[in-house]
Amino acid sequence: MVRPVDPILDPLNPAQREAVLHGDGPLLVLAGAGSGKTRVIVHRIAHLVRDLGVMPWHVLAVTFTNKAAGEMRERLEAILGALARELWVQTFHAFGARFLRREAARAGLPPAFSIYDDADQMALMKRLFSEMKLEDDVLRPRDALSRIDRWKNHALRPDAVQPGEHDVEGQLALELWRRYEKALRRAGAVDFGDLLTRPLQLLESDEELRRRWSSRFRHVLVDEFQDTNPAQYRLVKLLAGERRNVCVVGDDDQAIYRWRGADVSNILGFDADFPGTRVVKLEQNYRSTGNILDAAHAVISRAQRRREKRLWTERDRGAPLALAVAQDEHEEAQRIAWAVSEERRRGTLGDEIAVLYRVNAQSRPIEAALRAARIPYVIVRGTSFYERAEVKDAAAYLRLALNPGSDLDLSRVVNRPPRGIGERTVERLRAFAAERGLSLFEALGRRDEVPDLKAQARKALGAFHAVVADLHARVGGLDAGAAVQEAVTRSELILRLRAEGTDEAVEKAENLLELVAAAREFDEARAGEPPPRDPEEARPPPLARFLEQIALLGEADAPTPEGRVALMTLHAAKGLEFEAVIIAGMEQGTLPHDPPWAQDESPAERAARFDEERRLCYVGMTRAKSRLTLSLARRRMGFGEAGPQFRDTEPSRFLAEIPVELFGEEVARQARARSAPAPAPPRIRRHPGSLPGEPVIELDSDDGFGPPGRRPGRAGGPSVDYSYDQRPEAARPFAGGERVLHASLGEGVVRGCDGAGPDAKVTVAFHSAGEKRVLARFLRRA
DNA sequence: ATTCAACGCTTTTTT
DNA sequence: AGCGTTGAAT
Repeated sequence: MVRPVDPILDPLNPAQREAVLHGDGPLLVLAGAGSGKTRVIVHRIAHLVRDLGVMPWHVLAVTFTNKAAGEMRERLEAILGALARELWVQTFHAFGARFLRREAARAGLPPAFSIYDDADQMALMKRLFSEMKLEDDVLRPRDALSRIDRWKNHALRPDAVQPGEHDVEGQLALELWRRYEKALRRAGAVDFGDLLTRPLQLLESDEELRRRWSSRFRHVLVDEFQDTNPAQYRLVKLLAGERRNVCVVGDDDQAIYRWRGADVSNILGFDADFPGTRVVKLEQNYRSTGNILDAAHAVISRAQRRREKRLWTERDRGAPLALAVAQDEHEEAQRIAWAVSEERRRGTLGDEIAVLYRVNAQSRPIEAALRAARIPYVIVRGTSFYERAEVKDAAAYLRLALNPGSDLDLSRVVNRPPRGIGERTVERLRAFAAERGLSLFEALGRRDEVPDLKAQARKALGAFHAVVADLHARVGGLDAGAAVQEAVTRSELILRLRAEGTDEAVEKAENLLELVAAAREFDEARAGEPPPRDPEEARPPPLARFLEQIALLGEADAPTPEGRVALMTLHAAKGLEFEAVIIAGMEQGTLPHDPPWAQDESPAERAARFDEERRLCYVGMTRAKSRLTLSLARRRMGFGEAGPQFRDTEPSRFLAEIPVELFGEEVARQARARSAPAPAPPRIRRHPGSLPGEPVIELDSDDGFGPPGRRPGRAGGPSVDYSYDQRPEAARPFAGGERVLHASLGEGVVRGCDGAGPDAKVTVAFHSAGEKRVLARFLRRA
């Protein structure tokens, strides 16, 4: 009998199928790493639309990242075709922006409101500091912003915040928040947090609105649910409404954004908050070998608060994990470079290899070593095209054109390009504006009334005013491409950069042209869209939507250039997978990260943070499909009281938790030979915060960040001897004629060798550097 | 007004 | 070690 192939249901395993076929009512999918999480969401949506007749515009799927949203949309389009375009698939923030554009009037916002990114926020906060003549003795602008951010994550408003009587910092932050909000309102702008909190507040306070929006979505699906903050959670709850058709997918073991306001309780307590929730666990892993999964499980299973689950795979055990121990970060970098070239030698493509680290600063020596070994790499980083100064200048002109009241944008570009308007002049203008309660733009219009201005300054201000007023008058009706073109021309940004003539300036000018091209592309994409069916919807100018896209969309979509090894932080690696993964800095203090400024946290706070470091390690390990290398340096440059200094390191606790056998026979044999006392089995104890029925493993009672064994009576210790040198080179001496690789000197041929082991002196004829004597430990067979 | 140099200061993760 | 900010010089 031939059964027809169903592309939606056939490729699913039983658990996935259960999640996809689940009908109405709340659904919690606990999706372990590599278990087909996205597949479940995509196929569930496809099933709803194709088989259950749900209209695509009645489905809302929110993700955390643009990349995830894009991938989801793509896969849906492959299954559903044109129907997929009617679905609401986007990030939380993009949804918030879309909501606010539609409800701009109710939100008290101009239809073309701007979105301030964190650089804008910082600039605004610094402005407020200087206006209030604040030193940063009580609070730095950064601290104020992080408090405001925290408040917004919890969907609070200034009136709801009550700092203690003696909480000077809190009081000041609150006062700054009030002024900050006022400044935003005046500029016709919202910040990142507002994109969540303002829709939420509107929905909570306006019943009609709530009814309209919650009835609009028959099904709400949330990806990476463990990363939601309280505001997002409430928003989801409201949008799901009484229908409660909410499907959340996530993995509490991969919750790594607590510091950004994400609350694991959202996923841990979801079924308690939504009675009748069906819980589906996806535990079959399609990514990694057995060894990698076992190692990862050894690390994650010791987390304090988690929902029990264990990944399994049909793949075989695979290669043992590799361990690389270096003297310092430079040697570590060299070894990583070797490991990478070894990988490439066995045929692994560059872009199937990733080097992961906890903090960006770790990338520096690794980059140097890769460069020396001529291994092409990319740093997958946050700094995007849109963060470049010249692009931000152009964006500021554009936002100013839409909202001339944005003092922040005006201050940014008033003298860019230089047109003879100095700090003093701006200060006078500002004072005048403050006195009359005007925006800077309005003050500009009445520049003749501003006292103490030199004629030259007045003239320059007049010219600038004309530029902005002109852009303001014309830009609203233009397409985004034409508007951007107009702005970079009229402001003379491009002209002046070209006139400068330096390579740097020319590149900047080219970037601006690229911005124009991006805007044109945006217009073209928009031309293909159907007009909104909502006649009452406010129609913001295309430019506003283009700027919104700039603000919301980093360069996250930029695919890793082909063939290049990816270097990135552990955070950035979430959601990705690679054939081979190397995690650098497996040391106490680095992973788990324990920065000096976190020393005076409460024990509870430290415990929560340690757990998150553990999950971060787990996320990193589970990125690997076939080979996982863990690397550490026994000495590392750190920052002390008096600048940089060397510090001895302890191997990471997480490393010690991985069973030695997983590192292969050789390491296990050595460990046994050393006859280290067997580690004490972890004590099983119920943690006060754990949910009923969940066994919780408690480690020894120190907080996990310090060196192991510092408490009396702690048995065991690291079960792997970290002095063990895994490189086979250590054993076999180099012979004449062998081709070798040196991290900084490149390739060469061995001429002679004195002694054996890592300290042997080897004479090498390098292709580029000539004949040199180097220590064997710095060489690798090519 | 603009530019350049020295100083001091901070170091995490980012939709 | 690098960065941004501040201060002085042109």
